[in-house]
Amino acid sequence: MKNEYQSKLESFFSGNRRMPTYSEMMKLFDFKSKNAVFKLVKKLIDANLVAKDHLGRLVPAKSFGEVPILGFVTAGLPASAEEELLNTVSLDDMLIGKKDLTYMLEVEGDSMIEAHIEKGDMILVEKCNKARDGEIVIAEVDGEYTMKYFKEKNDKVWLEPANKNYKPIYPRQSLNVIGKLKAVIRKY
Amino acid sequence: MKNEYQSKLESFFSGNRRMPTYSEMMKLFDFKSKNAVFKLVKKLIDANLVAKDHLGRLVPAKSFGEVPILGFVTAGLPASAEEELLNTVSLDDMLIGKKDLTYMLEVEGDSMIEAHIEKGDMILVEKCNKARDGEIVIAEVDGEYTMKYFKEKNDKVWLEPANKNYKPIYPRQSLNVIGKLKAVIRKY
DNA sequence: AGTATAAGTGAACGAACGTTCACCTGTCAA
DNA sequence: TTGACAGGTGAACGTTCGTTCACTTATACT
Repeated sequence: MKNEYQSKLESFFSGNRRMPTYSEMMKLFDFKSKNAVFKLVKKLIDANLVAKDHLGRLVPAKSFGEVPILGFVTAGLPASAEEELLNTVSLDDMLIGKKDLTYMLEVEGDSMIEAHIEKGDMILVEKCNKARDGEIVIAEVDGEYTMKYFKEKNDKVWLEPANKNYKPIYPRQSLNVIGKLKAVIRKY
Repeated sequence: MKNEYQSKLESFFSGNRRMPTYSEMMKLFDFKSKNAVFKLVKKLIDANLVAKDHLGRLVPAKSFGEVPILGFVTAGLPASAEEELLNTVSLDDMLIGKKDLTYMLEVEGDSMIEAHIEKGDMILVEKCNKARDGEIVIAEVDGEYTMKYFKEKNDKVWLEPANKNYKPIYPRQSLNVIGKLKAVIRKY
């Protein structure tokens, strides 16, 4: 499935943020004729490794920057054997809904540790100014910013940490939701 | 910093996986002359919102698909005010080292719960066949696949869960490391 | 009002692109 | 040996791209 040509195209694409022209592919694949490229591209298209625009321009296949999803981990890898009938995802598409409203923060402190969010984790936050009971939010309370569970009951609104060593925060004056937690990312 | 034009370009790029031609930008920006586009592009280049190849072809600025990093969360957002002097990352670049060797799995069970990896989390695994003491690995022991801490001492090799309800696994016959845990991703 | 400066129109042009054509290998089967 | 076919070469062609030129319209400042 994945051949030499596609790897070269992928690395060209990720390095240059665009597909190569036929002339560039001549160098890339070590051909001496553009027509050789032309015929090769036809095959790649048939194999769904690349595609063409409505304008006839070459564009990367959907799966270009994507990561295969192989299954569940305790269930084991599917025979580790051939990874064919699987899905792929682009991490960006998977994690980012409204791009303009999304940003990343690094977690400090351990107030959300029981939600399995620890110091050093990166979080993706989507800006918004309201939340529902039980969601994890970034909020500004009485002038300070913090990440907590958002709680709401009988018109009362407060924040709760996920750590029994900390106490709930009942806003004296103001509680402004800045954004919702959309994802946690931990690098090893 | 971020204007109408860049948003349109970004959405065109993420939709079409390439930059628009000048003719397409005419429609996109509602111009009636290619030269209007030409002048506009010049400005976008000066502002570093897009760039040009060594071949004179338009390519997206590096920050195109990227997410801004605003700081730490307990420290609060930097004045929420203007988000200028910050970094941005592409999630793919941030998380994926060796693309061909990376895949994704969904976590089942709670054997790594004390490492704050819970059921339903997605993990990024990079294939490799050895690991160092203390790293989290996907391994095959006596025919079964599992995610655990890899332990090694005095030429002995075994796996340890991050959950005191489970016991370490001492391989009867074989212990093959399949890959290392590179990242944990949890969606909300 | 007058005049710079910026921004848009419309037509033209050379260059480079993707495509096509004709031809030249190798390789494998009949 | 012959024929068919896939794969590569080299040259040619029409299209469309990015760019340029000359001109017009809007905005702002004196």
